[in-house]
Amino acid sequence: MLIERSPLVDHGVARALADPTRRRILELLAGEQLCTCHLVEELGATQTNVSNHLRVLREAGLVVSEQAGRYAYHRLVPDRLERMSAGLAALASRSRLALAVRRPCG
Amino acid sequence: MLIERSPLVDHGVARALADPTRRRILELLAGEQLCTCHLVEELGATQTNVSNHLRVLREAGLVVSEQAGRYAYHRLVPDRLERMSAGLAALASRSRLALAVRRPCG
DNA sequence: ACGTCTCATCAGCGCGTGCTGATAGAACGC
DNA sequence: GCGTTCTATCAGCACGCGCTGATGAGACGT
Repeated sequence: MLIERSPLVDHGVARALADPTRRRILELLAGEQLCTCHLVEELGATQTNVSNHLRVLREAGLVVSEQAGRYAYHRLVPDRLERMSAGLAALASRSRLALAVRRPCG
Repeated sequence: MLIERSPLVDHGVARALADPTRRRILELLAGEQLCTCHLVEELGATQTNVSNHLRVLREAGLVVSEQAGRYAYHRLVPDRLERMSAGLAALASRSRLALAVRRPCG
């Protein structure tokens, strides 16, 4: 409902991180590059389900997929994660100073 | 559908950050402590809506609310944000090394 | 060429969630 | 006491989203 002006954290990334299965995928891909079938096996999820989650992660710029024969290898892109990490750190840092300020009410 | 074992990022926090309005609330609270009526005015949202979002943020441990007369002042708690920031940074750091590794398929 | 394997997309379903209006309660001013 | 203000909670609704089975496309082995 709200249009963001200069967001400290990207909406697509934040939304992608909101799902437990997608976070698990990111953790797995943080260890090594994996193809879809690996993820299906590791997660115990449906192939369709994994594929859908990968699409969300790809659209968020968190994952890049590369076709290798009939397999599709996926790798994690650190950039967006680091940007969001920095955004959250900035938010936390600011808030420490904000504890002293209280806008008067009424 | 998935039970997390030792999550790098907390589910409540990640879920709370997924909504644009809640992120805007966090940004506003990062600048100064505000009461509910301030947030209603700044966001142009309904009082009920803001109140619901604040409840989610409180349950995630991101915001603490304090009653001051008939007003309720809300402040951002940096702790969980910093923890998630660190978790994302760790994930990104790991992934840089993972780019070299590719699990064989089949 | 044919079957198999991997993977993505599609249509559909059910539940979670964001939003709302109405209600209730607590604090302040008169 | 009484009305007003600020806030949280409660039902209810509508949309989004995660999950599924089925289908289709591309690559490999025989």
